[in-house]
Amino acid sequence: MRDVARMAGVSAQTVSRYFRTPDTISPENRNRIAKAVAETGYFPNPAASSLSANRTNLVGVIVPTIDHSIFSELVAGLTSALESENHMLLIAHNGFSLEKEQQLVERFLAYKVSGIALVGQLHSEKTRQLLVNSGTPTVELLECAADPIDMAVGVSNFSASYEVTTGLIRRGRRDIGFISALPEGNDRVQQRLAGYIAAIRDAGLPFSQDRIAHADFAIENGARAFEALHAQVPTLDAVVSNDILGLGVQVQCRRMGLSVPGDISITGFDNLELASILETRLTTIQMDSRAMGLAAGKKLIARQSGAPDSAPVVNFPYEILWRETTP
Amino acid sequence: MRDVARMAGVSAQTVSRYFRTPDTISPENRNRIAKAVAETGYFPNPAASSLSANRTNLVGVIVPTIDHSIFSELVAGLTSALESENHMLLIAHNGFSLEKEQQLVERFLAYKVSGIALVGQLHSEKTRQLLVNSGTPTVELLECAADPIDMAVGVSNFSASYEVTTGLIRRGRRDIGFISALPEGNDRVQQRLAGYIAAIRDAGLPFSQDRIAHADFAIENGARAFEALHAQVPTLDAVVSNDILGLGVQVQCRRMGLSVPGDISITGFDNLELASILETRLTTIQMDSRAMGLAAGKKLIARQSGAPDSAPVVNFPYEILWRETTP
DNA sequence: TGCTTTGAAGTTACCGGTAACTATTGTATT
DNA sequence: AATACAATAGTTACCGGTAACTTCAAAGCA
Repeated sequence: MRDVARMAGVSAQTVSRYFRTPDTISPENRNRIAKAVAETGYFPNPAASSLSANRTNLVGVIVPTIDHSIFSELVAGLTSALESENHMLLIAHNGFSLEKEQQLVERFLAYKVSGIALVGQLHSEKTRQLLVNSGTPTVELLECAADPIDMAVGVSNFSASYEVTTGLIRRGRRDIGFISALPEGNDRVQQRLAGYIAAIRDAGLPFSQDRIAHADFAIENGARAFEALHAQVPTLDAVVSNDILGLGVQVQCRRMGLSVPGDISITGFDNLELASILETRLTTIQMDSRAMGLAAGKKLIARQSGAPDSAPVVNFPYEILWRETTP
Repeated sequence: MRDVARMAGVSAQTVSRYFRTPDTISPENRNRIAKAVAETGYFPNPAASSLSANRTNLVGVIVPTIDHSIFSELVAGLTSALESENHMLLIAHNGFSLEKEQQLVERFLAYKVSGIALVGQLHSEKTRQLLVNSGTPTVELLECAADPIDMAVGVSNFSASYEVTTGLIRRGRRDIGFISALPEGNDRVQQRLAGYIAAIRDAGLPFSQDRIAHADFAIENGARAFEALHAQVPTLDAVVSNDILGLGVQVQCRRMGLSVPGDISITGFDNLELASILETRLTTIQMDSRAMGLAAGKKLIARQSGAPDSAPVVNFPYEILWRETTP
């Protein structure tokens, strides 16, 4: 920076102003500095900036796993929102462990990130405290049921699940199972399960724990989970699930000679492209992960000015796409 | 840090040593400092560290798009390798633009990242220069045909493609088409195309540009591309592609009443789970993206000691899984 | 015993920016 | 004309660590 300053015949501070508040320096100096910067290929050292100004242009995101399209779309949306603002994204994964999440939050805070994005609203108490006390802008993603730590951008998994279950009942289904990801540390799944149970109860239909199964994300796991469920409750006529596991259910029905949606109706969640490649396209719930990531990034940037967010909770819409796996 | 030092009754430098070279301080001081650190919840400021020591524990990765499972698995592998070494991952996407990639490399270098991971070996000349001149450990991923900038961890897309095409020929196919992603800025696709062409030429089979199509990643795009290809060359009896587009080809064959593999054989690439959900499972080429990301992360860490890598190019194995879409 | 070596800790200066303050000039206001 | 004020640029000190150097005591060795 001193080189650039000397070259342009100004002080270092003026060069600093050129980058941070260009409209507070005279046009002549602006041009001179611009020329010097172009010649030298100078780029301010973010570490020095950060140390001196006690602020960074880093945003941290913690996702359960990176290699799942829902989360990677969130991340894609975030980077898109941040790159235009000259921010960079630090990424980490916690494998659905709230303890790991807490450690990562601590590290992010040590980095003095200017924003943190988390998935879900279920966190350790310490995590909440750390974030609230640090005053770091925080956004929780994909769910918006509880009080946010700071801001939240998500959908109501409860009502989506309630609504799709009720839809199945209205379509004549009377014995509905539920297959989804493992519920530990995953409030989206917990909310969906709660929504399913509420709908079943409200309709006065049979409910039992052995109509419920959880499995890791993989098509084949969905197949196995349904096989087990069907063995326990042969009267099952529908399954509420997500796209990956639901596709497995569909595959398993084919193997077992059960007709879909005749014998078994299936609903998914996420509207992945693979939900509609079989002739019998999976009924699913669509939400726009990428748009949520984008919105979250914008909210984090906006909060940096220090102003409180006027709408800290954004309840994103979802849409139930009734297709061929339901009557 | 000064607080911790005072609390433990030592100098700040000793606290610094506690974190960086714990075995150079006495056990008593080590314990005292450990206690003080635990009490205060102190964590060294990475920005100050970086500024002073001219080194960071940041690694940058640039992928074409984040929301594609191949790339997100790479990223997952990278984070796994880095987190154990207390490094953090900066992520950015370039949308297959080499110019964008260059800008991102410039930014990463400004951050003084301790390592950079890129996809492919095709980069702008300036990008190469920047990386070589900066001396930053760099690893190129998913391809290892050319001289690496520094290190490379990938597969030979050329020979994988040559081999699968030759396999189709050996199985009696005589008019083979090629459908893949857009080749601009994507050397993996270019290598696969070259491998396909070489195999066709070596076998003396018909070759023409209108047997080749490129499309963005999406199942439906694969379907449309095949529709167009088949209209141009009705004698086509096989298509070399990737899993996403290949699945689209398969879907389109069903729509057009063409039997697979009877009328049309199809091969994919990547062995995504969705390649095996249809009754007719897609023949595909399997490689382990996550393992490559992991290996790349380890190599970057190892290079930080300054020692040159003894095996800068790692040619990962791949496996052709001959399944039901080929005879 | 005197000299060198080694290990552990402290001192000092500096990394490269920016906040806060001061200085200077030109313009608006009374 | 005198004062207030805004716009612009410069000066100084500091952010929180660490490299390089220095100090000191204990151990090794002739």
